[in-house]
Amino acid sequence: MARPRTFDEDGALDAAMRTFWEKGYEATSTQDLCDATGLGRSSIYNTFKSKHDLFERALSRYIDSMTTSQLAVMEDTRLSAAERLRTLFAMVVDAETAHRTGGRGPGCLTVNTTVELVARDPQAADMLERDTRRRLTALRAVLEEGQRDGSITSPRDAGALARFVNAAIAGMRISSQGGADRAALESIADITLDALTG
Amino acid sequence: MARPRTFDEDGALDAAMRTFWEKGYEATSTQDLCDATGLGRSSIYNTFKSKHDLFERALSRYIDSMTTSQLAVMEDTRLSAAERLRTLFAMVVDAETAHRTGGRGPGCLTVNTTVELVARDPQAADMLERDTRRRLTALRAVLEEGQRDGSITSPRDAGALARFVNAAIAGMRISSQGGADRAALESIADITLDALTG
DNA sequence: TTCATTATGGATTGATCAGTTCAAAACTCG
DNA sequence: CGAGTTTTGAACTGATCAATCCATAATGAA
Repeated sequence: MARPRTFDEDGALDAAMRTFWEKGYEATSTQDLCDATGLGRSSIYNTFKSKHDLFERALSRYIDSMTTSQLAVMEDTRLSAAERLRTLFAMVVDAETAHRTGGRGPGCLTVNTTVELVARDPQAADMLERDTRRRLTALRAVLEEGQRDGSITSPRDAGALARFVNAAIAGMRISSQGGADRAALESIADITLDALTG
Repeated sequence: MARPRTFDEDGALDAAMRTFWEKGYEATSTQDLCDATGLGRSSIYNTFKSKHDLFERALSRYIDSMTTSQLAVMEDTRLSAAERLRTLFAMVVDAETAHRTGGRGPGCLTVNTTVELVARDPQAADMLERDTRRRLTALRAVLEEGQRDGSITSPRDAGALARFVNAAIAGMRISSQGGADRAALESIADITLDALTG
């Protein structure tokens, strides 16, 4: 019936996501998005309503893939609660040290967007808030389970421990952007676990 | 010899700092800076070489005032090491909850700049790196002292503990921007101290 | 007062911004 | 093949960006 697309929408979304991730929303121009995706402006604006719409979809994709893989670990019943958290931290350390070109990496798009946009972009704030709730809920469940099975010895409220773990992960990501190397991140993770098991 | 200035340079710097703090570097236009300082473009460009130069001076001012007041606490010999850290965390909680208008606050300019600019602004990266070193050095000294006086019971390397505390503070600031309230931040601080004293 | 010097406001620069328009190209279906 | 529909590339739009220019105002020193 009509001319078909010659590009993969998900591929374009991935390329856009990486660009927003590396440069941030404001610093990414539509030309940058054309370059990164290999598409012309018409194709981008024909497929996505606007730069902001494209950003929302890229952020959604990032959040989905990130949180999905993290929740999978949290719900892995083969491991004790403490082991799951250890695995979660290892994933964070790996992610932070993997994406590095040269000295530093781009950190985490969720954290970056919280800093850059949460105060003046209601849609982004909403997505981030929903994701935070989801992550905190899963963390709390794991921590409660750990308190029952004895692998988490801290008597603190599991909800408070969940917020602590979530903050620790964000702190590791900021530290990574600030130049901390793998060993430094690993020791931060170890000490974070001390608070739960020590 | 010549016409004198009718404005206070430090006041202008403060106003610019607040604007960069709230909106970030990229999202702050030179017009925003004129509005915030009450100055005309000519006065700004006559006093500061460029938007970037003004930003550097604003960031330097922020770092100076922030780190100076924090180091003062760290070196307060009237308090035990653990008490100093408790005070430090209280300062962070207060700062995060004080600057709030409505729901969220602007976080911390140091963390915000790390996220936004450290990857592509060598001068900013340099200032932040220097500040991080200074803060880590002071933290390590406090933690070593605590290990000697017994108020810090963790046997971990003091340098690693310093990086952990630094990451925890950054994590609290991100959590605050993400919507965490005062009680949540306080409990994160408490649990962070568990890792050092538990 | 007069001269030298700096501060200031407003107009202006060229570049870049996000987004639109339009004609030509490319495809499907009849 | 040809009608109908969508994609695509390139030119283009008005707005805004950081930064400059210039004429005028305001000051201190002589």
